[in-house]
Amino acid sequence: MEGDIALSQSIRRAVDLIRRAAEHPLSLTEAAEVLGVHKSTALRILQTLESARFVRRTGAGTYVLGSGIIELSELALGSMDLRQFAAAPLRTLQRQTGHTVHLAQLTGDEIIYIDKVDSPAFDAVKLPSRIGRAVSIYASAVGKTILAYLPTEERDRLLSHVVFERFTPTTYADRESLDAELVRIREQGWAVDNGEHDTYVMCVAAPIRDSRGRVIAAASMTAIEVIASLDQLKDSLPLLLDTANQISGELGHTANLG
Amino acid sequence: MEGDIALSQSIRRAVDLIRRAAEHPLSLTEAAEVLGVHKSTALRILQTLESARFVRRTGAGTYVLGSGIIELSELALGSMDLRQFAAAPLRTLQRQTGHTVHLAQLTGDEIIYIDKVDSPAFDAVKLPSRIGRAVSIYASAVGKTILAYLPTEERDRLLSHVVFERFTPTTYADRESLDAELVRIREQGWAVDNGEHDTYVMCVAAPIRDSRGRVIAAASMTAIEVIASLDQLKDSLPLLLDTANQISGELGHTANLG
DNA sequence: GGTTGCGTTGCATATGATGCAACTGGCGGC
DNA sequence: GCCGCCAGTTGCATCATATGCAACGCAACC
Repeated sequence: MEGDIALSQSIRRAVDLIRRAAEHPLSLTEAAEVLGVHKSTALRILQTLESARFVRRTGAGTYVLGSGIIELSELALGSMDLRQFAAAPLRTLQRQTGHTVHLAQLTGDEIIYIDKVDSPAFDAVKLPSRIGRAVSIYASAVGKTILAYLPTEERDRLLSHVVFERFTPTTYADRESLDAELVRIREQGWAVDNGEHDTYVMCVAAPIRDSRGRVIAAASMTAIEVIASLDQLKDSLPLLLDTANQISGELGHTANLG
Repeated sequence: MEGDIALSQSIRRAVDLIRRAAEHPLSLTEAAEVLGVHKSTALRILQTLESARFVRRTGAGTYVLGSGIIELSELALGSMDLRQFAAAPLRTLQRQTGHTVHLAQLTGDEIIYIDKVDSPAFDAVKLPSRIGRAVSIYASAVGKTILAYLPTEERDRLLSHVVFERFTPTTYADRESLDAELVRIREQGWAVDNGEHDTYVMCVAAPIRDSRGRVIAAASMTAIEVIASLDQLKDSLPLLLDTANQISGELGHTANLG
């Protein structure tokens, strides 16, 4: 109907149902309506997915996400050394500062969260971030941090795909102002997100380096404006930088700080 | 070829490729060989999966698991209250005891790990358990714990599916001996896995109750025989029981210990 | 006891997934 | 530099496969 029409119909339908089932339990009738197909068609798709444990049938007859998906995900995440090494330091940082802490990594052409430590307290405002989700490459502290330290040609390649969008008044929404910001980041060694994607969300981020000294990830602290202002975040900046350096160290980076 | 043949072919092929891609990077040719189909067929499947971010194309042209899967998984895990409440106590327990700690839950007809805290140290022997993976219902400490406290008809329903298999000499491989073991577990309030699935893997597990007092999950400590004997595990038992009770408390269970 | 709504099964059909063959492009050997 | 090889990609004709239909089972509700 729209878009590239070389893709497999039934697989797309299956993906669609998986996504829906992940959100809330899905009845067969609902599944059929969502896809705009006959119930028998939806049934066959769901049965196939069930046999793969991608969805699971509840006692009530509805379908929800199955453990097969979770298992695959852990297989992928578990194989990331970075995540292993970073887990403990990030949790310490969270406890010391009280801020929500994120770990993000360049994976292919996108920057995705690979770990997140929430404030244990009842946050009235839960951050919408989620492990596995891609984050804006130019309108986030972790994105800009990774971008800042990327080799030029790699950065150009990534940004050539990007269509800039001005999410908020502070967004760096064109290549020139973004490049200037990246220079600043390299000079000071850390990045700020001053509500550049969501007005109320402030972050600071610091680079994490592998054994060859290349920046492969970034750690960040986040605050909702009403809870902690950007200045408060900056108060905790030394701890963040320490944490990032510590993780780099675990990865084999021999720090030569200047 | 075998089994029920009402399932969608292309979706099963897609699932197969996702699984392979999760294990190691998959070239197009390899994908086609694995499925026994033409390369163009494999290409279309992979492109469809790529558009859903279930797989991702690397610079080298191979396909690996994509962030879409991870995102879905976190969505499912994140919605589990139990996991949230249990995270901190389990990590404390790990630090106090040094043992690998697991959290398992009855989900549909299977018991799956929903959290795991590894020993931070270099375990020469990594446990094969993984979040999302199903664990034996009758040959594991967490499985037997949950089974022991299930309402009779529910337990019968679950065990009616089961074909008992004697993994090791200590396995409770028939309904009678298992039932006797479950009685013991109820009497003492915790369970042991004395190498019943893998000769070298020892566990102790304790039940976790929800606000209505129903056992919905179990926490366990694991040891490889060479590192910590079962007796050593039992030394830490009071801490495990405390932890499980604490989690139950967070879930709203008002403990009446006897 | 009829009626409604949901899930399931068998079957005929045509749609959409498939394999083929031709094309591209990069790499290495000669 | 040329050639051949191998991996990936594209267009198209074919038919296997996913699909919709209609009939059925079943429970809940009036």
